[in-house]
Amino acid sequence: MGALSNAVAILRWARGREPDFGVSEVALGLAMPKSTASRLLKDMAVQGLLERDAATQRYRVGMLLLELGRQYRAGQPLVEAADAALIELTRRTGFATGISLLDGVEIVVLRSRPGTHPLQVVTPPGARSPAWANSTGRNLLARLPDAEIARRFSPYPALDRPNAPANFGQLMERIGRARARGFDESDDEALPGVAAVSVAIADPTSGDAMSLYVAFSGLHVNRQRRRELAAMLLDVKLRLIDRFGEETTAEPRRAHG
Amino acid sequence: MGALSNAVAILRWARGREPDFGVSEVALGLAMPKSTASRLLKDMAVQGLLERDAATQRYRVGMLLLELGRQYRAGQPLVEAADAALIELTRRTGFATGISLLDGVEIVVLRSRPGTHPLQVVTPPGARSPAWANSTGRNLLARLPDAEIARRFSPYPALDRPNAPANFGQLMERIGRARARGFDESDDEALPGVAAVSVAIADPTSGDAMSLYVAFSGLHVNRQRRRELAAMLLDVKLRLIDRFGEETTAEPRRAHG
DNA sequence: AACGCGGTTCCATTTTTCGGGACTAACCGA
DNA sequence: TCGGTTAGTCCCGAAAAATGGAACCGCGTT
Repeated sequence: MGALSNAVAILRWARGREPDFGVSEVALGLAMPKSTASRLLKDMAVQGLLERDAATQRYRVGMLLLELGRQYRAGQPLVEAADAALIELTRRTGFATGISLLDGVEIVVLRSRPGTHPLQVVTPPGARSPAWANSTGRNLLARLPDAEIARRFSPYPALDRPNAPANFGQLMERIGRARARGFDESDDEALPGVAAVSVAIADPTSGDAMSLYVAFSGLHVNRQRRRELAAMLLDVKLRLIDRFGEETTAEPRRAHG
Repeated sequence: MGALSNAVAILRWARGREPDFGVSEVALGLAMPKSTASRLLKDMAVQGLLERDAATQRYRVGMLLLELGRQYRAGQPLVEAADAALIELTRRTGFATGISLLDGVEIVVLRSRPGTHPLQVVTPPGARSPAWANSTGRNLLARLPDAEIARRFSPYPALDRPNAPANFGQLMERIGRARARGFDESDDEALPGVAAVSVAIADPTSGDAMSLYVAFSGLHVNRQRRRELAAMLLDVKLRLIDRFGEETTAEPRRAHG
């Protein structure tokens, strides 16, 4: 307990839910006395973590969090350089590009921009997606030792998308291909109709890995063009490695001893 | 005091500063005992508000905040519709577009995307900028009663940018023009070399105002083209009003009594 | 007018938080 | 190798804040 942990519990609960919520909803959702929820939500709003719609009396995430969210990994040289290269790639090709990170068995979008070709879905920074049903995610998983991958995927999560790997064997097969080729592609997996190619790269000092992707409509981009895009991404990666150094071992956490 | 308000104080302090920070830095910056800072930072990291670089032992904003930041005003129909219209505008014209909000005498970017024309600066969501030195900001200020504007701008903030209004009189003159024309433009004001046109629109139910902008290089876009862009923005606004209704009175906060 | 619903306030009790100071680890220059 | 400095952690009694059950409020409904 403690006010801080309760506040964070509220934030976590709110994440991914409907964008606004009331006192009772929170109290019910977190099995918390109404009085506690009321007081805490009010405090959080006073502090700026939340704001309150004057009309509906409902709470929503506050502007402070928008500002802080933007700071996440901002200023890391590799991130900024990669992002700049991807913006340039979008300019040249017209396709949507972005950077995403691995978190458990999901990926989180760090940076993104829409392309000029019509692509229905815009995946904004902060959005989550299943890592196993995503070229981006598999690329990041590919950097982990097999044992670690196995650990994360037991049990194997259910996801009703025909093109996504449906079991651990299929996933490892896709990961194997990604390891062999240095990039991965996906088509109509987690996001219907959306296809992507991506490469993974890691900061040699911190070891943090990220995946750079190009996304497009699966219907309008042929095999040949996808290969070209993969080549461009690999080129971006090479130039980044040239500038920032390569990361050899794929240790996500510090090596001990 | 209380853990929550201290935690938020740390977040506010961190906002806009260097992306990572240590215990002593925070303790010094917030005049807080080292022990409190140490304990609190650790707690915040455990909760996920912050994360800690294993190598440098320094703290930085956590992924949770990235995810929450994205939720800010997400799902509000007017915001999403406006953003979609602006993405389309970027597709058609190649210029950077975005949405920003007024906060005191500053604006905060809510949504943005780079254009395909080279424009040096990308102003990402969450970024702040002086409202008075910005077409976007003046448009939003223009919606307030003059008395409220006067209150916010006494004293008039210093800003060393030649093209920005240098005193309250100049600001009101620019705001007057914005009110008359229904849009505003800026060129080489807060952001060197960057020019923009923008229109303001408000949600008729909540009264929240936002400004839609198109940004471009001041050197490469002539007067005529700027007028065309302004017309396009006004058209977007009209279509949004058509769909969501107009907001007549410009009351940002609740009217009392 | 009674009821349900969402929200707030009160206040005694319990639980955290607070923070000075001692402590440890790493680093640096002599 | 030593002393000094800097960064961060830990301990623990005192003090302050969080908690939550119950009463209460206002509103729209039955």
